[in-house]
Amino acid sequence: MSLRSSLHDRGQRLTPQRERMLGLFERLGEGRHLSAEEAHQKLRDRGEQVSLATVYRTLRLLSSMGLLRELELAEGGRRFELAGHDQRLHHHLVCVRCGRIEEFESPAVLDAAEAAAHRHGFRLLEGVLNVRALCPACTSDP
Amino acid sequence: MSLRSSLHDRGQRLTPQRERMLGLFERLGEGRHLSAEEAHQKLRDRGEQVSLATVYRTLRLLSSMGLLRELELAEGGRRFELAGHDQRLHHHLVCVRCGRIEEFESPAVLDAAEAAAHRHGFRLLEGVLNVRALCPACTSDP
DNA sequence: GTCGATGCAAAGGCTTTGCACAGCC
DNA sequence: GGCTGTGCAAAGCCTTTGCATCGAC
Repeated sequence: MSLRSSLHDRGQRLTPQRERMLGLFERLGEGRHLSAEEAHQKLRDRGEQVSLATVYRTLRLLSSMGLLRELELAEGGRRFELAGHDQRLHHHLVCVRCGRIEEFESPAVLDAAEAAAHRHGFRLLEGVLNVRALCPACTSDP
Repeated sequence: MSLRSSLHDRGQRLTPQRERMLGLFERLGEGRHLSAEEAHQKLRDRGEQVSLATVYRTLRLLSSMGLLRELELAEGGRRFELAGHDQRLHHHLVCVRCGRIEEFESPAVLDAAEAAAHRHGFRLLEGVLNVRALCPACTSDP
């Protein structure tokens, strides 16, 4: 289930740009969250040319393929992370002030959210919650 | 603790526009969530003139005063709701497909989130979580 | 009368899109 | 070689801002 075959199944092509994009996230590992602009810059830093428009297009493509996951935060724009193959459940503590994102696992949060969703007939997506908070640095800072 | 005195404490003035904005949300009650554009349109429907720029400025002002609360969702742009005086804790099930928002209360979710935040030194904000999900209608729909 | 608030229009981010060319299969 | 993908620049959305005027206090 390589990138090439995944693309092929959808009638789409493997291009250097797509490889570079996915490679970027894989190199960073699972705990990192990048905006389109940051991804573009990081590729550029490595001398890998991908236009910003293509970065946007590819982020969307890889997300729709389930290889990346989009964090739905209003603060600091959209961010993307590698969608771990093991589907390990994790949540995000998002500092609304500096944008720092810390991951945590908490079956209790998920269970509670799932129960609530079920009561209302909703179906939970992907089990990733974003919890708005202030990080230690921003808490102490005025 | 009227709007007038709250504003006065901050050295700011009570204007018809600000009264209209807060009045709009109070009339709708606590379970409603409006975008800037929607708020502008609803005022317009009542013949209450407030420019869109002022709608944006006032939404920000009332939020900073704690009278409104901003929902931090990426989908469908920013939305605002009345911040209940009783500070009753509630969370949102947000349908990522149609934008429908359902409220629910769940001390368990909050407790679990709070515990996780504490472990990481974060301070939870306002205790409102937004849970991304699919509503019943969008679940059954292809 | 003063100083903050409003309205308008212009400017600003971020993201998407149209089009011609490039390059994967 | 056909047809998808890319790059570029332009267009789009949503939101903020500069500036002259208005009006709350």
